[in-house]
Amino acid sequence: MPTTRKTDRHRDRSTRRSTDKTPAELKAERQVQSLGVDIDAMAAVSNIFRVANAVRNVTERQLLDDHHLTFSGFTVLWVLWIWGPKESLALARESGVSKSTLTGIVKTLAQQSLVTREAHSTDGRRVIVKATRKGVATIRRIFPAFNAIEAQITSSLSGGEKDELARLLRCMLAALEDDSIGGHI
Amino acid sequence: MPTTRKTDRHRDRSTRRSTDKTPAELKAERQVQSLGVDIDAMAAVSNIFRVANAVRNVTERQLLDDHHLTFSGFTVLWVLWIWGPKESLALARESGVSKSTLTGIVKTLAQQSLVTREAHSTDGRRVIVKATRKGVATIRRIFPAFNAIEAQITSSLSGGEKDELARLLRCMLAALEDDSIGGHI
DNA sequence: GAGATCTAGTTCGGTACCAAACTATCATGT
DNA sequence: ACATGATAGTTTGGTACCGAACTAGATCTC
Repeated sequence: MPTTRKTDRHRDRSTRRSTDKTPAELKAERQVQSLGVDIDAMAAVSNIFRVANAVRNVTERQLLDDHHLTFSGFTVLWVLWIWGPKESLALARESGVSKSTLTGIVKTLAQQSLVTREAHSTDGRRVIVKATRKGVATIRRIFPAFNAIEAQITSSLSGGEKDELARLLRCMLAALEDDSIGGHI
Repeated sequence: MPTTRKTDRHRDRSTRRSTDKTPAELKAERQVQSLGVDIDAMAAVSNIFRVANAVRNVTERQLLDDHHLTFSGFTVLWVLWIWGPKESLALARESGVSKSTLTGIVKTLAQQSLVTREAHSTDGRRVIVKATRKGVATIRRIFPAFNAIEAQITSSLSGGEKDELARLLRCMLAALEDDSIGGHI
C-alpha cells in the first residue's frame, strides 16, 4: 500500500478535495525532494502546526478576547478547574509551559482575581495555585463555548476519525516522552 | 460504532497502551461530563496542542538553539527557501503569524544576515523579503536535521498512519478556513 | 488633480515564552 | 549544627506574538 494517493482520474485536474495536499505542500515537497527527506513525516508535522496556530487564533478572536483571557491563561485556568489547587511545577507541566512562563501567566491571572497563590503548609518553597470563585465561574461559563468551537472545527470529521486523530497524536506523544528523543517534555 | 473503545479485558487494568487515553485525559472527561460537551472534539484538539508544544520544544532544544534560530525564525526562513523572495503579507500568512509579528521576526533574521528586505520595483509600500546566500546555506544544512527529528517523532506511526494524520488535519484546516468559523486565518 | 479612501508595513503596549541565573528553603551527611 | 547539595519558584534578558494605532504610498472620485 503506497503512502501517496493517486489523484482521482474522473475529477478535473484543477480542483482539489479538502483532504488533498495543498499547492503549498506540493511545492514544498518538490523543493526538498532531492534531499532524501521523509515527506510523510514533514506533512504530518507541518499540518499539526498549521492547525494548532489556526485553532489558537480563532478561539482567541472569537471567544477569549471577549473575556480578557489569553489562550495560555485559559489553559492554566482550565487545568486548575479540572485538577483543583495545584503546585506550580505540576501546573506548568500540565499546561505545557516552562515554570518561568507559568510565573508570568499566574501573575496575570492573579491580577484579574481569577487565581490565588497560597503557601504550602509544610514546605516554604512551594506555592499552591488555586482558582478563585470568580475563576471557577469564568471557566465554567467559557468552557462550553470553547468546546463548541472545538466541535465546529472538527465537525467535518466523523466520531471515529476524531478518535483516530487523537490516537495517532497520543502515539506521537509517547514517542516524544521517550528519552531517546527529547528527554522529559 | 461507538466512539469510545472498551478496555481490552485481557490486559491488566493498571497498564496503559501508548494510544489509550492518559489519566489526565480521563480525569478531564469525568470533570466535564455533566456539561454535555463533545468529548471526541476535546480529545482531538487538546492532543494537537500537546504535540505541537512538545515538537516545538524538542526541535528548539535539540537543533535550533545550536544555530541561534527560534522556531519562528526557522519557519520563515524555510518558507523563503521553498518559495523564493516573497512579500511580507504573503510571507506572514504562509508562516502562520500576523504581519506585525513578521516584522519582528524578519528584523531578527536580518540582524543575523539570514534575510534582506528589498523595495518593490513599482510599489513603494511593499517590501520583498529574501533569504541571503548565508540564509539559504543555513536552511539547507538545518532542514535535513529537522526532518530527521520529524521522522523520529513519527516513527511509531506507519506510512499510512502519517498520511491519514495529515489528511485528518487538512480536513480541519478546510473547516477553519471556512468563513462560518474563523474568517480568514 | 486634490481630496478621500484604501492598502502595506511599522510601531506600540501588553502578554507569553524560554533558558540561565538567582533566591529561598529544605534535606543530608558528618 | 553546619556546610553541602538539592529543589521550588522568581527574576532577567531576549524573542515572539497579537491587535490597534500610525505612517506613507497607491488608487479612486468627481
